[in-house]
Amino acid sequence: MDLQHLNEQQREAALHTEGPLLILAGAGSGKTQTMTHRIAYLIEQGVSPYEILAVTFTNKAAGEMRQRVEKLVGRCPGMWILTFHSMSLRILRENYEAAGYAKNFVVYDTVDQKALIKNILKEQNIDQKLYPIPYLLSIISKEKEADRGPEEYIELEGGLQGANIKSRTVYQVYREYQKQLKNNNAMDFDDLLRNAYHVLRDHDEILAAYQNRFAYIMVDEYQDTNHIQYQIISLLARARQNLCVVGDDDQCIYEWRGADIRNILDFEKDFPQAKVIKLEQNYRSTGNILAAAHSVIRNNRGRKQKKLWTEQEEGHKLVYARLENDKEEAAYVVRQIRLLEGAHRDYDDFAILYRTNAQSRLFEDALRRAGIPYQILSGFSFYERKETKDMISYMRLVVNPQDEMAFMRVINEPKRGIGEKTVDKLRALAHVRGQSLLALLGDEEVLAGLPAKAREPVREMVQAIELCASEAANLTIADIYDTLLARTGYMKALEDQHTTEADARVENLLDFRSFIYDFESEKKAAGEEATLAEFLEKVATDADADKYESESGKVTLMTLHSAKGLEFPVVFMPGMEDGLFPGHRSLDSEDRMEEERRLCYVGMTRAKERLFLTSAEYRVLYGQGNFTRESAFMRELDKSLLDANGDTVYTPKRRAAGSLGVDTGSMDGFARPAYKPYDPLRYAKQAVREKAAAGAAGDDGLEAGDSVQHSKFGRGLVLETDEKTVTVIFDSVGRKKLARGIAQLKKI
DNA sequence: GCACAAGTGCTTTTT
DNA sequence: GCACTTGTGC
Repeated sequence: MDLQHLNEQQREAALHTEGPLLILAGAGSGKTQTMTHRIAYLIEQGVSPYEILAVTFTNKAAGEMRQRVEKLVGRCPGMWILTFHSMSLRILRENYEAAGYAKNFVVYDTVDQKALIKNILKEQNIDQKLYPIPYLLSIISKEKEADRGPEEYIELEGGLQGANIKSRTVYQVYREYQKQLKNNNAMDFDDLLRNAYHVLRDHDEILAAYQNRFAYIMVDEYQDTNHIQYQIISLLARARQNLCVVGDDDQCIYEWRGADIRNILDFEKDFPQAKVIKLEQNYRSTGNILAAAHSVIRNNRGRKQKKLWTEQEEGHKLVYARLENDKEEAAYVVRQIRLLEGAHRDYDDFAILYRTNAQSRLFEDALRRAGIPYQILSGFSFYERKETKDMISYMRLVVNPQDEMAFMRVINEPKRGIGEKTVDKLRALAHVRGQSLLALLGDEEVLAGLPAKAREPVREMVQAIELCASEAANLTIADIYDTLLARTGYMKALEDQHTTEADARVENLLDFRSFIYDFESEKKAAGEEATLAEFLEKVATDADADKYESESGKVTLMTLHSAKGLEFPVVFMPGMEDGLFPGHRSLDSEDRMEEERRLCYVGMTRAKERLFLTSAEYRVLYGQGNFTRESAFMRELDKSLLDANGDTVYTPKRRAAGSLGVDTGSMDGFARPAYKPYDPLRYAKQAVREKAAAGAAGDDGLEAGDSVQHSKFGRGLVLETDEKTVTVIFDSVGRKKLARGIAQLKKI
């Protein structure tokens, strides 16, 4: 392994393979480079990839790391490079019995969690005003992160007798919540970690097997681990002590969701023989940018002493501009982008990093007006869109009929005339009979008890799901999706609306189909079978599927949080105002101020060459205009690093004459992205329509002797047919009996 | 059961 | 200012 181009500390870290190791890696210090080389070095030393476990926080980081390692040493299919959650999921899939779950358990996301709590509050007659759902969920999540179940919780609150009414209610909800999750054969994200931890902790033979396997363990972004994640890692690493954790306490920005900065601060206490290596040379930013970032972060008390340095020159000074109002601020940023773009920069060199998503709008408007292409990263992925979630629920029911949340989500979507009352009745009956809701509605008697107009649509929906379940082995995921979309009436209901909104949803659903199709194609290309269960797993644990890919030729807009790990030549940080950044809820707490300060540090250190900070004297927030005060971080920042020209308020008039230049207008007529005449979704639309038609007609005109093409099995010959089925002998898999109307069979 | 009107309350975001 | 939730009348 060629470690020559690593610096001394990086090399030391890569070579230190035995025993616990803490790498304190400052921003831009070549952390990933060091980690990937370390893994590659291990493999070169004869360690099997199979014995290596590397844990990251996002799927994206995991994917990137694997890619870079494999570039160095070739493909390593047996190596586990994954997120904490997917690792836990994998352990649980391999040991679901030890966890006390049935095989096809599903993962509930936040939306499901909320729905479940809502049901419980209703069932138990608890007032949502007194016990808001987010409040309950945050307690439950915190308890689980601390590895406390409902019993441990109430114990700590003084026991059932001693606890106050509030804690008793929380206990009641928590207990019921866990019970219902279990009944639905479902886990939430916290359960994933906690159950995996328990399986390892309580089953020596299982733990020993993983300990035995993973001779070398690495954890990235260690500063963002929570208690349970720490416990899992401790268990796995206990036997061999070959644990390498990498992180930067200055970049811990997720305390609000359970990250425990003490894990990194106390690593040396937990592992007394630990070696500590600091990576302090920064390869990203100019001297001025680093100095400015440091002048802010040094105000934090609880941090490990380290200071980044660079061999790069000082570079430009930072620019700070205080504008008249928020609109002017956006205009100013756009003007700067134009000016710099005129000086040989591409639009993808620029990033606008703000504190809250709500700030993006003004920038979008200004950029659009200027004809500057941009891409925006909102936290909203297409998995979270209503229509996508609905379809995922249908697919989940195909895999796990016990999934009550999924069922309740779609039983009346599209509208089938099933209301709240009916759902309550059905649930009660299902619980009494110990049946799933789906099985219950397969019962003709139950069906007859429904309101007349609901009967047929519900029957068809149940049939569609059951058909997909029984035929799952013969269908591609896209087939199943199309079938559900067509046979549940979901697509039709949207298409019949003829509103722009409904049309957009249809587009999204077809988009989602392309996504499914891509997933299958990729799997197939890798020579693997793609199952619906696997796909749902991906969907559940991979929330950032459509997140940042640096798109060429576009300015990037995103929150400071999402920017972590990225870098840009030119960074704008607008909204440097008290109450916005730091946020108003942080102003009265020193801990929260420190986290905001770290966020500021993260933002500033994204910049390679130029950094612009701006604020507005007057800003409209929550529909209310207010005069603002400059951010505490601006007050902390070393003023000598600021460009003197920037420290002014630019009114429109002064701007025209000012040193920052005039709008030239030369960028007008900039080509906006044209509408593509080609519709990439054309084929998808057609496929759904065909399935709907097949469902309606029930006859595909196939006869014995016909040659056919199947979407999953390829070419085949029809042996016999009857009303409901077609028996085909395929070149690839031999004889198959397929359901008529849903199997994608084309006569050739 | 459903459509529409009024009311609320608000960072950040991964899995 | 807006999106999402809850309440009201048909």
